[in-house]
Amino acid sequence: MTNAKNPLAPLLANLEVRTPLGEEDRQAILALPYTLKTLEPSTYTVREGDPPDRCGVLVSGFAYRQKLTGDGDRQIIAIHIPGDATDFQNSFLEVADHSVQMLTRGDVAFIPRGAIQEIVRSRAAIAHAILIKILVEASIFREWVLNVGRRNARTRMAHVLCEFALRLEAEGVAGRNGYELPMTQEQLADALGLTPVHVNRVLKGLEADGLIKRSKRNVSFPDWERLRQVGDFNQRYLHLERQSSGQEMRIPQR
Amino acid sequence: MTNAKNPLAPLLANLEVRTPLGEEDRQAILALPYTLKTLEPSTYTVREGDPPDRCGVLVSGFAYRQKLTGDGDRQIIAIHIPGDATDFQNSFLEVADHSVQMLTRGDVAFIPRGAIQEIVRSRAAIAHAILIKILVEASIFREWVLNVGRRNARTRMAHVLCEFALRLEAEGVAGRNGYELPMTQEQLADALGLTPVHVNRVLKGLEADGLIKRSKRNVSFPDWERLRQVGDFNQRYLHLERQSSGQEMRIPQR
DNA sequence: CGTACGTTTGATCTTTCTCAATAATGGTGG
DNA sequence: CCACCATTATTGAGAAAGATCAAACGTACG
Repeated sequence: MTNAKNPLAPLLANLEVRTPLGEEDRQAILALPYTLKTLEPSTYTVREGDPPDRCGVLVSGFAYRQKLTGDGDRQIIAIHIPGDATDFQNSFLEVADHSVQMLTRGDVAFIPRGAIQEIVRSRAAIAHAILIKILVEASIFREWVLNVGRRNARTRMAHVLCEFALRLEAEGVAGRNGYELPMTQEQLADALGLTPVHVNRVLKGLEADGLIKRSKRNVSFPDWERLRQVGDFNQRYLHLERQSSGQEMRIPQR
Repeated sequence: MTNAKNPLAPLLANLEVRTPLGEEDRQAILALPYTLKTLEPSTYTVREGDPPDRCGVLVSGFAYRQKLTGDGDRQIIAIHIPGDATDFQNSFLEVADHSVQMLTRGDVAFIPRGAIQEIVRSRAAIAHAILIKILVEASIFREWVLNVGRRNARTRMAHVLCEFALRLEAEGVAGRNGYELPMTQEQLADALGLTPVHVNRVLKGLEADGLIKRSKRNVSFPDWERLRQVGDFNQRYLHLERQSSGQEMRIPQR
């Protein structure tokens, strides 16, 4: 594998979590043009209102999507982990409707918008893989609407902790034992629609009940199953099973 | 226009709001196979957990997406208006991660999953139009996360009232003067992450302040601009401007 | 004209927010 | 390595938005 160091390898791995690709398609992805940049925390990848001309791919590090209310209150809409592309939407829409910022320091490969459009046009399997990625992201948004709209603070928190665990696991970065969570309690609050003070209390509560352990930014889960229950977490919305290529017949159900 | 009565005409109009199509593509859409059914309120179009095999198109009537918590609390994730397709996601994912139900009585044209996949494969412009639709829907989900996560009850309510107005207007069904809102206060509550009681109070508050007028299910807006402000509403996320085809060069910005 | 569903209202309770202060922690320059 | 500064985390006390409970009131329609 001469590709081990290709900065786009994480993107390829990311897409192949759900939609395995053929060798030609894999090479096509790894051959995409890009500009690599190391970005500091809170640097913008996309800014709301900008006409987007490129798509960022997280080679390393974490990022988040956010929107602001008129009063300046922030809501974090999604967290992105290494391998995620942050701007597929922006490769097809005319204006960014929200911003993406780095959560940690990290390397981002910027692929020109035109190159994304071109590969989608010329390679059906890749178009399909990207579409699936977009649809799964939308599914996560839906779950977040539910999470923020209908669950209490403790459940909400447990739920996102579970979500991150499974997403990191799928990416092979970490797992449901625990991981390094690179978010401040304030950021967590903005992701959950809570205040930092309350996030702190909820975290302490979960810890007191033996559902999580914390040291610095590291969280671990002594009893995954119980956490899953407390978080009302069902992984279906992550669509982690392999998706059919869309070319093949579905097996008739009975 | 011999197509005036084609049940798929609303779908075509819906897609062409953002992505005008050529004559061949238009005919291809109108020629899609479908089964037409009249559904009563609360009938399911898709059910969470089902392996989806078709895509519903609202010919007339309204529908909503919903998810439930483990406790049975409901969150409405989106409202769909005539012309909307309710299941593009399901044409590409293996399992429905949420349910769609009729809000009102209405006619739904069910298009087989395979036909959607086929038209997307064979007609680039249609694939593009559907992709844009999917992306705009995702954008609306993001706005809802913000709405439910960071805005107070009154602002939340005003915001969705504005959103519906503009979406109905784009579809040519109604406008920002007012419209028939076919939702009970309980459904509104489930869409906003509130209780029905509080929704009632918020509505009365908005009415008392002259921001809305109500009679039965009809709402009208005596002062759109003020409602817009109260609702912290900025239509950018609806992406109502025409989208470029993705084939053409973007005009350089300055 | 009675039943079911939706709306409205009042009274009270809870979760979460706000405000304010104190304690850790991490990184920096010397 | 140490003192210092800026974040971030933690804690307490009081306030508020919205939830809950309970009941009455409308209205559509069979």
